[in-house]
Amino acid sequence: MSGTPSSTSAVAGRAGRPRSAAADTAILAATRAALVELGWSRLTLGDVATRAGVAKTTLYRRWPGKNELVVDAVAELFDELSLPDRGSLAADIEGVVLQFAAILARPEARSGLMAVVAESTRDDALRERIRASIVDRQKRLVLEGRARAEARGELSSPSDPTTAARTADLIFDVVAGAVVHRCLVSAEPADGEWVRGFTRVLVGGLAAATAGDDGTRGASAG
Amino acid sequence: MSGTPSSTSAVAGRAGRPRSAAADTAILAATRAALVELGWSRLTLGDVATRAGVAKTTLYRRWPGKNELVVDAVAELFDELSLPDRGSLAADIEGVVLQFAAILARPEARSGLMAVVAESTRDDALRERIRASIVDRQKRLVLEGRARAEARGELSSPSDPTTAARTADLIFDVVAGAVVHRCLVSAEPADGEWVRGFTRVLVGGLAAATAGDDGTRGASAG
Amino acid sequence: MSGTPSSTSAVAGRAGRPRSAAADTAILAATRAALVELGWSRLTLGDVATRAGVAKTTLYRRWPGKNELVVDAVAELFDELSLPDRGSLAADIEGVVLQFAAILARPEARSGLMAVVAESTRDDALRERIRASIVDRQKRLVLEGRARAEARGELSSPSDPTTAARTADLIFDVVAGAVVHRCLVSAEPADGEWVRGFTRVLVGGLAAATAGDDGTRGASAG
Amino acid sequence: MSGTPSSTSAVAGRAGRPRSAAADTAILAATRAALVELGWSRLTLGDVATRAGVAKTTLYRRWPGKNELVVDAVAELFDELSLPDRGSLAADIEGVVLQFAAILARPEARSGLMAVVAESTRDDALRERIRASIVDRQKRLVLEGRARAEARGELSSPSDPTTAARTADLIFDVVAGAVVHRCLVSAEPADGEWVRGFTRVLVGGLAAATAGDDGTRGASAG
DNA sequence: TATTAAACGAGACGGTACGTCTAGTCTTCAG
DNA sequence: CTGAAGACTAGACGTACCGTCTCGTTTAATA
Repeated sequence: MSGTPSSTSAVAGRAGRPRSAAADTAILAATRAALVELGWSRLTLGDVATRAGVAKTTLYRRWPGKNELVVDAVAELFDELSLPDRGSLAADIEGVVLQFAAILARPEARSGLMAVVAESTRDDALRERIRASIVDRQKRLVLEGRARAEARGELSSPSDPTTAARTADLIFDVVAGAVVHRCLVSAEPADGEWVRGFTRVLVGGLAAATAGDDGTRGASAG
Repeated sequence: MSGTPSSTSAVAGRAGRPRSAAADTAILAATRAALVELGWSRLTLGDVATRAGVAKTTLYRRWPGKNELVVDAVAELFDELSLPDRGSLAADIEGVVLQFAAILARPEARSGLMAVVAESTRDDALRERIRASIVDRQKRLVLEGRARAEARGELSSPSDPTTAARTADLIFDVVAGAVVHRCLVSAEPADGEWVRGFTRVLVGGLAAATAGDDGTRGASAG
Repeated sequence: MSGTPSSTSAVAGRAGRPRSAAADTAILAATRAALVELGWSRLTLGDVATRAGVAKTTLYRRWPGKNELVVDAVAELFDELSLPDRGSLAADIEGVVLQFAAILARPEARSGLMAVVAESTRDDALRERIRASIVDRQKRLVLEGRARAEARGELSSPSDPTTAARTADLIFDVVAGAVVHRCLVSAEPADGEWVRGFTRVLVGGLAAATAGDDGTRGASAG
Repeated sequence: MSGTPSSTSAVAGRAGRPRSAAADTAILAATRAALVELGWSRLTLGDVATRAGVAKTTLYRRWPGKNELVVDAVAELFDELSLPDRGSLAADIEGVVLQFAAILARPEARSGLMAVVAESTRDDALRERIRASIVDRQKRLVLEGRARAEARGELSSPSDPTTAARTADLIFDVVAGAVVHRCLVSAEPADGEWVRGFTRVLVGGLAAATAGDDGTRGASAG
């Protein structure tokens, strides 16, 4: 689970009172509740501990600080993303984009996600935690979607694995980046109309790029 | 100028000592220096004031808080973006995306930009300030690029103004979002190779979407 | 007048706009009003200036600081003390003590007086200002009272001037000190009963001390 | 002890870390040191905390503000007053007055005492604190001195308790007031000569007043 | 009458201290 | 040893005044 805080002394724990498993759950839930009410910058660990009915020491024993706690609290939100088969690549993309936008409409995600990304620009360990808990975890959706499109014959198999990986990363950057920008920066709703327009550009671009895999870039745009 | 902090009583200012213009410049420069050294979360206004050789009150007289100050300090960074004519739409896009990526590689932009976006999710006034100082300000690049592409005959003129505006917003979301996600979340370099791949998808997608302007979505992606 | 603030450049002033005499009056009145409302420690010179309808610079041009301003504002209060002839030394003392107590019951005196005395323990110039504006100024009451008592035959003339001066100082310390302590420290009313008791001790003590002027101290107390 | 700052939650405190007893001592000593160096008005709680090697929060947890802290710091100084038996009422009084004057010669007492008295004119709680910690605490000296004088036959027992209490208060006002006025306002030394003169007046006055207890006031002064 | 020099209001300036808040650690007692 | 409670050090917060300064504007005595 993405929310597992720290394995230190929790695994081998032989002697003494064992750690309360309920505390973890309560703390993460309290963190999300505090994010909703206060946002990231006014969220304090003392307040989270109080909401969770837990002492501050208990919290600090499990998470090194506010950033890591918020990453874990937010990561759980993205685990509910899924990719139901809607019959076509475009429809699949539209579906997952709408789900993603729905999560980003929730205040606990809005507040927390960008803040930890901002913090991660100066904290490599935090960036790794975000990548492991959120980004890489959801990249499965891209891979699954492509596999499904290939099975349908909508896309041809990539010529080599390196290109395939690069393309998957690119798609993820485009999809996640565009949706986040639409929702948080432009602050406009990522509604059906916008999602259709976006998907049309993306799917069209992928087809064009895949077709021009030989390097004659730009030709398809003429 | 994007850095003009507050117009209150500074314009009509007849009576009393006028505000020092040098202070504004020094404060914004000090803010960027502090962002480089400390990042957003460890940046303090007291420290910025000290660096700028200015009293804290002088700073608070001009900006209501850390967020607004950082927005203004970062906004100036993006004013150096330009769109030199490189001969084709794809080349123009690649050029501006590389410039954008270069700015996002600078620590004062990395630290500050995402943090204020995060804060803006709970502060409408701040979001408006970001939009006015950064987002809308740079949207000129999209409009200019499209006009140039139309002049070259690479793109057809949009059928109606509303569609044109929607498309421009979409392009901005995709470009800005993807580059930001690549640089800050994926934390991979937006180098020439990545930019070429991204541009191929975008230009191809635009062509396909423009072609299918009649609403038969997905057709061009089949 | 005790409230004349500073003679610097006000006397010889040939050229230039002369200082407003109304400002002095307004400032001292505003100071007393602020003492009543806020007390010494919360009184600020900016507020006094505002109340007086005067700029801060105007105030600082006349007084070096809060302490000196308050001394002058309070000193005026004590100028209303007088020593009407009530027929006997005891009655005269009772009269002036009651007047003194009445002034100390007014909040502008209570707040200001002890505060500047406290400050004067670390500021010799301030102590001199207090002595000149308040203490020595009111010592006239002691001298006048003794002269009257001698005229009545209640007290014998002092054997030599030095002893006379010492006794006058002692009386002033005892009277002023006791009344201040009663009113401000004990915070009990210096009403008729208390004043009668105090006067009886003082007059009795003076008679005994004068009688035993030969140095056989303690004899009269046996 | 007079220096006990706040009993809140410190007594019953079962749970949680107990308050450091050493901190109290260090803070009061640091306060006196700061009074000596800086005086009351330039004393800051931040500086006191630094001197005491303690965080500001620790200080504010124990005392509500500067006034209360100074009262407690000064109160300890007066606990060293004592009334050794010198054989006669006059000698006893001279002894304690000299001790009192010696304390008032110390800068930590000079600065602090009058300042808190000044503040107490606008703060009833502070006045009560002063009365409890300093005034009433030292009134024992008056009572003890009178008892001793009665035992010696120097004074007759008071006719009723109310009169006795009133007289004790009056003596305290006269003694404390006169010495304070001599030391702080007149700023002259309360040396042996002054003390002898003062004592002669006081003892003589007491004898006269006690003799005329029947109400024929003023008779003894004629 | 015109000049001139100081006083005036307004308010920005560099500072200092305020009293509060939060971070993250430490110390006690209870289970 | 875990956990609740809460005191601890450290330091930033945003505000309030300090006393100084820099403006543009009176205002009287001088020339």
